[in-house]
Amino acid sequence: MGGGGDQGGRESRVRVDLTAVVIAMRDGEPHVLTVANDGASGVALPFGPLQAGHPTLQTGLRRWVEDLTHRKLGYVEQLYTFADHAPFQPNADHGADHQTISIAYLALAASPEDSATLQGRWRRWYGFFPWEDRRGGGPAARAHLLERLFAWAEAQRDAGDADCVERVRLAFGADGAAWDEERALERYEMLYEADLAPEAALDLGLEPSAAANGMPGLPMFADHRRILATAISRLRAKIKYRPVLFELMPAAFTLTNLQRTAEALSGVPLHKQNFRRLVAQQGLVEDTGAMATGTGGRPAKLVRFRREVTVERPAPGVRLRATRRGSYP
Amino acid sequence: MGGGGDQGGRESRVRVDLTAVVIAMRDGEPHVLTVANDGASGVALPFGPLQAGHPTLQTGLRRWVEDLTHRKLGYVEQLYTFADHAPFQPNADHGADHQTISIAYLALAASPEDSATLQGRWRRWYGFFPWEDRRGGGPAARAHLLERLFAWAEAQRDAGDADCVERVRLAFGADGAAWDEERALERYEMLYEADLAPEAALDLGLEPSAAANGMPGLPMFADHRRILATAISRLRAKIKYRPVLFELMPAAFTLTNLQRTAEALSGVPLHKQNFRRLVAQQGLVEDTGAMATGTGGRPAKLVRFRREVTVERPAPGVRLRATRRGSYP
DNA sequence: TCAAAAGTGTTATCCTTACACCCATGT
DNA sequence: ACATGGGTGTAAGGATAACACTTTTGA
Repeated sequence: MGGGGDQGGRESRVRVDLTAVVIAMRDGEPHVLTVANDGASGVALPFGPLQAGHPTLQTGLRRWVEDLTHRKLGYVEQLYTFADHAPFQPNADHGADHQTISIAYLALAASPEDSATLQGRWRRWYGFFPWEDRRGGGPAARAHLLERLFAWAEAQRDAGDADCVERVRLAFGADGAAWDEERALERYEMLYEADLAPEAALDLGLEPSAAANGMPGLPMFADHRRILATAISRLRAKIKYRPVLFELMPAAFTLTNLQRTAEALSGVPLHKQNFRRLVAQQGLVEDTGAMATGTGGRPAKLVRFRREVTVERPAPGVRLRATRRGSYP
Repeated sequence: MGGGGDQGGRESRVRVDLTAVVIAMRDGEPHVLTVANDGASGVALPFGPLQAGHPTLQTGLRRWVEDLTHRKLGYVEQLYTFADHAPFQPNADHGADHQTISIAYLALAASPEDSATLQGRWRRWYGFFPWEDRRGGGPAARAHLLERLFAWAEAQRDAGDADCVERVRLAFGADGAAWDEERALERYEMLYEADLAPEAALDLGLEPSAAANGMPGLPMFADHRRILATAISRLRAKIKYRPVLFELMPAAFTLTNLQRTAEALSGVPLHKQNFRRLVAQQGLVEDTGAMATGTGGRPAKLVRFRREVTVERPAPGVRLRATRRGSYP
């Protein structure tokens, strides 16, 4: 065989891993499934060597994660295939002729109520990316982060990268620039570049405790935080044009529930009336007849997802748009 | 190590291939780089075993393809990672314990004027997907294709898949439904399911000559046509929100050139005035001062891409919208 | 002089955004 | 009564889609 030739180099052993980003809502917050890891950097995403015996990668991953979580997965999508995280990663398992490739998948699960039989642990995703949550307002810690980032960017500019300061400004919505919630991956990569992610410091050979000092967000094993950032970016983009949001909802929910979920995932506050109109207009939900019992005010209608829209409409999603002025009224 | 456990099965040898979809414009038509293949099904995309020795997959692929084409690549993006194409693929190289994984990349190259030193051959991409070109109008062959597709879909419906006919209608824009040029992959997969792609017939063990009889579009080696369909879908989506179109243009071009390129890639005719306004409004191009010499009518201004927009704007692209009424005036 | 392509001005329509307001329930 | 959250109507603004029209060259 051999149609195209080589990529210039000698052949080598390749290890192929599957890595899963499993997302579910708990208490109105997005959570990600993590597992304990023997290595130094505690928290990891579920991962393991690729196994044969499944017709496709996707079905293999689905079965594996369903075994892990003991619940049906609603939605599975391939995220990205990562090779070595960085050229200078001195990990023992990543020797010169033993490259590791990880094929990462995003999976959405319905809200887990009991985590009794679960292997692993659900963790709030904003624990890993506190700067990605722009609902609350509190720009206290954010100011500190931006200060350090701009210090790095100015050093880069002086070292020849003219646009670096501007790129930081745009990516982080600083100084009048608009915040784009979909650029979560870009932001993480900038922080990594600026040595503001402990993983980067670890890769450079520093001690974990020293490295994590003052760094924003919990670190993860290897490049798992980058994979999670990829998942967040993808999911935030996807809910706008595909009805994946409903894979994270219970069978019946109120419109406010739905809005809170969309807000929690995208990390920005949404405009109530417009959100409702868009959902109604697109025919994404239908009444169940039941009402939500006392949540503090007037009882809300319980609605359910209209499965038919998956066939009907070409690209139905929750087109969310952040309100310009601050957070909740 | 070992965080997540296995996916249930025994370990096996895995072969990892890189596959490249290299796109360039020639004579106003999008072309893809192909190589001759020793196997039965002639045409293939450039592919080869993954080699170690590059810091990232992306840089490795870039260097490899640049060697192959003898020109600089403008844009490289990972497309998807494919495992076995179908469960019933009886290919000799795909034994039970020798799975092949191919990581596919999309690359854009500037227009090649001389193909002298080239290893491989440029082929018009609509040769592989004639139904994806909706510029010309001529719905003659399309009607025949739709007829066969609907016959299959109705059989599926009778076999229990209730929505199948409706899915075909929506995917192919038949019977009043809107044509969505981005759904090229979905369309190819439907044709494959319906045994209207020769590859599907080959997988089932039929003879190539018999299989290709009356099938639309040139077949390709293994699942390469699926990979190309993935690339087309991705590229058609991308040009709307990222300025990748300009990677395929020469240094100076006219606005009509640009529009013809956008139309050729997306396969639909565009509205001239609105296209121009959008390009101008977003500041994507600037005058060079020179004029295009006689192309049959009034000479057009030559413009060039404003590289600055890559930094300036968060998501600049050519938002194209098909005109409702037919093709060119 | 005519065909062909470049380039401009203007209007109707839709979608988005935001405002203000009313409804129903628990305390 | 009033606080809290659910739910609706409507006007201002901007972006889009389409129209008709003028300009400049080559044959």
